[in-house]
Amino acid sequence: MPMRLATWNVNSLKVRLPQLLGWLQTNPVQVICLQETKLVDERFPVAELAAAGYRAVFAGQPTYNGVAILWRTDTGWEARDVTVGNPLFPDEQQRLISATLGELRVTCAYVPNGQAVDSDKYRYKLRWLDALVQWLRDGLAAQPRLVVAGDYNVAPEDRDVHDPAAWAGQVLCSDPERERFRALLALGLHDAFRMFDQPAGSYSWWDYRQLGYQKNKGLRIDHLLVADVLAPAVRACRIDRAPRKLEKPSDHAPVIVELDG
DNA sequence: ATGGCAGGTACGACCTGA
Repeated sequence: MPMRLATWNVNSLKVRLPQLLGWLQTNPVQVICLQETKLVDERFPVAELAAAGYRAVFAGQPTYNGVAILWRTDTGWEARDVTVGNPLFPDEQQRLISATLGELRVTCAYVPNGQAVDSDKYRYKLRWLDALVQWLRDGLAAQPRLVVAGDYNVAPEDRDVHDPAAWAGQVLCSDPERERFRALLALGLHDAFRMFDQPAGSYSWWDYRQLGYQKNKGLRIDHLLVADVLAPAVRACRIDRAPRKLEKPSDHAPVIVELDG
């Protein structure tokens, strides 16, 4: 039976919970990774999600960041080997959580934004990505059935950018960031979205300002990377723009991958 | 060249995001 896994930067789970619950009703994915929950763990909506048929593991902090992995209760899965953060990169910012669900190892990542090339935040982003590559290399060897889902804050190629000339060298598009993304692929991970023909102008994020969505001035920065051993099972991958059209949307759209088995 | 929109914190701006 097909299995669906999604990733969505919700930009505040408190604000977006009704939209998430609505989306899960029409898109009953087995697993969804969330970023930018912006909730301390005490406020995580465990009961509301349970009522909607989902369980969750999560790692939050006040105001910023925060990640979670949700899975359908009717799968019968228990989350195993839950890991918060990267043991190779001690970090107060809650940007990474991993769990084994059924036969799948799932990592949910909220990669730092980087703010501006040559800023401290940018250097932190590159170090963070270097450490992720290093950690996933070992992780893949131990648990090859890996999916790394999240907001990478990297547009891997110019075709992932609405205006490549304007964005050239800027944060999210700079060569050092793209090199790190390619280093992830070189571990034996595949960008599920690019395993298929896709429409030109496919993006997962649009600026709230200047009618960014209406003009499709976007970037594709949310990705689902699947390991070599899983790649033959990938049936489809798409971005769902529907939630971006709602009132008070997240600036990101969910990305969904469908796997056999 | 700049700011524009949104969320959080906390009630007045400021930080961060992408």
